[in-house]
Amino acid sequence: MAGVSLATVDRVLNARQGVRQKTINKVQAAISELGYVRDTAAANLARNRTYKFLFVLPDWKGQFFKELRRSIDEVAESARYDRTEVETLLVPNHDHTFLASRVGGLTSRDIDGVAIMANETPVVRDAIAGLHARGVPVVSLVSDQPNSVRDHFVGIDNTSAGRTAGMLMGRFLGDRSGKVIVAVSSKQSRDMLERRIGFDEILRKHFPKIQALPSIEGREDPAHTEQVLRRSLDAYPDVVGVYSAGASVVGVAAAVMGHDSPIRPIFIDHELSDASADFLQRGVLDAVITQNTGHIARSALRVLRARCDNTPVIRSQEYIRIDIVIRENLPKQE
Amino acid sequence: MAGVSLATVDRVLNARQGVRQKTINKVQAAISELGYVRDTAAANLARNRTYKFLFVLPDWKGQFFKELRRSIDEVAESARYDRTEVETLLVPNHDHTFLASRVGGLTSRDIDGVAIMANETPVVRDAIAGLHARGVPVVSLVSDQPNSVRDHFVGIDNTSAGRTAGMLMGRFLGDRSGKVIVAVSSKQSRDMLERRIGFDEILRKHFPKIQALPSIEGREDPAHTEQVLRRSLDAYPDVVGVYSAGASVVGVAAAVMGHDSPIRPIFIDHELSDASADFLQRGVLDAVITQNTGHIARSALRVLRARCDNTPVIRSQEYIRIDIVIRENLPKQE
DNA sequence: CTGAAAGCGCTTACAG
DNA sequence: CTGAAAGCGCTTACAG
Repeated sequence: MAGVSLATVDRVLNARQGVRQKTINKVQAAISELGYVRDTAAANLARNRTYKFLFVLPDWKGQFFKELRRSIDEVAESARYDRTEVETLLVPNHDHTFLASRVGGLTSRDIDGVAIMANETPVVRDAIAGLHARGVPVVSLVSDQPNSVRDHFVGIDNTSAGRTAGMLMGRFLGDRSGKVIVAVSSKQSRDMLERRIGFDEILRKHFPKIQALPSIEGREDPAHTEQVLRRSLDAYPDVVGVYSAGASVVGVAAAVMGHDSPIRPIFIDHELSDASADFLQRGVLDAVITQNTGHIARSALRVLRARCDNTPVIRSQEYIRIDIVIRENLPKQE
Repeated sequence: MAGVSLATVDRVLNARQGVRQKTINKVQAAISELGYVRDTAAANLARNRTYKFLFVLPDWKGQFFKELRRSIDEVAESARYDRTEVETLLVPNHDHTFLASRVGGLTSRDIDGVAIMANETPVVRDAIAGLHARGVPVVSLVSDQPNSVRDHFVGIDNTSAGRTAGMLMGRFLGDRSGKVIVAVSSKQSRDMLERRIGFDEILRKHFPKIQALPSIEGREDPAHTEQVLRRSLDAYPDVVGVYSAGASVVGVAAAVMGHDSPIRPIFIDHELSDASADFLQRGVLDAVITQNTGHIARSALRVLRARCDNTPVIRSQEYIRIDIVIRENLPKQE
């Protein structure tokens, strides 16, 4: 229709150099007249393009990580049918040197994109900067790296998540007043800090009769978590609520169930898992604030892919929602 | 590797007739040894296969439908790059004869799959049966057609959604007792009935001090909804809550805001929209139970596609969650 | 029961 | 600056 060869159409489509403006115009006129849309599958086939992405995750044993890794494995499996290979690298607990040595040196010849979940440290930031400098797209996963040059963050706004927890805590307590125990895995973690900030903000503003206690650390260890929680429950007789912003749900639940009090405290947790679903069912846990791991894994892949292909990202599709789960809206089938 | 031609490999891959068992074995041995996965994109290209799907929706003007239609349009747009064409047919308000005449006669030569959203009636059921008989996959959307031969339902369990609303209503009311107004668009609608059943069940079981009034009908008309709601609010001085299981949020909110009462009633609504998000922001509305229209549209397409290709559906990916939205976890960007 | 050849819509050297 | 031809991984008639 434009009176040119396929090769020239290809040049125009891909905005390659060396085509006369007049020819470009002819081709583009034909394109819009025909309503032509290029078949990306055929294009990828001809290019013989394959994608290779790396997911870097901490080597944690929590339930949420099991879920996240399962979702990533699922995504990796279905990606195989789409000319893309997904590898996962588990970083030994907080060993950022390991991360830097294994990831920091990758170039665009080794890998087409990296998704990183790690606490924000200078070492991680440098690794991301290195990847970026060598043209490798990087997305941060679950925990943001706001001060790095990552291309995109796949996860929730933890301050809002904390606010959500605070509002539910306040409303579920109704007229009751007293203290709320706040448990985190580590006080260093940015995610925990942000959740805590949001939580406190809502209590201060809307529920001044409720007092949140200083955070206690569970150190990602169920037994230790249970122990420090028991101690806290014993120390304050007027505890009316427990907010676990990331501590082991099994440990916290054990302490709550083992504690003898006239009215069970309202218990709110983060990250839905088999364990927390069970506690919701049994009425030990009142609400879970969570994020969908399947959505996170798929979104990370779509964003990395879009960066490689230089195609736009649909923002609304990649927005990760803050999910509220109570017993009544617990997902039925899994 | 198997010592056969491409054509024979193709026969084995697609389980076509006329290959000796011995040859099949050789090919399959090679496949598993090589870890071969077929490139579906190349296969579709060679087949020159395109897909044509039809979305049938009621011609309603509610905010939720605007959202749903926007999501379907988005999906249709991105489907164009994937050799699939998506058309939308709007059925004039409850005109099931129109639906039957336009959809009932389609065959697998006309269309590769149909997604239907409609109230459950014999006419609709017959149309679905006809499509099914002629080999056209059908999914029901948002409103289920449990007594039809639809292949799949894309949407939430409305009884659980009603239970979720009931639990939030009860908990948000704390110790307050009194009456709750329940507003629906129509008492005929199965979705509304199911929500009501779930809502009542939870109140009866956990909050006996709260009494839900008989449903009032808003007829999908904001002005009429506001009017009947005002009447109800005036009639019962001890109203402590309003549950809108599908009535116009604008109408209900207008009545609630216009009513003079010492304590504002707890107001819970279904289906997030720009309007309900605004009411949440302003503190008029306390919670919205909703379902993600983007997920619904994409899921419908994936399921129809899987039916055509005879590939399995990943259940967990297609599960539509019952979302709870309060002011604090309202999606930020759109 | 099996294979050779053409073709799906694109891209990539290469030639001019 | 432009085009002819080969090729990406598969499927589809057709021939034997």
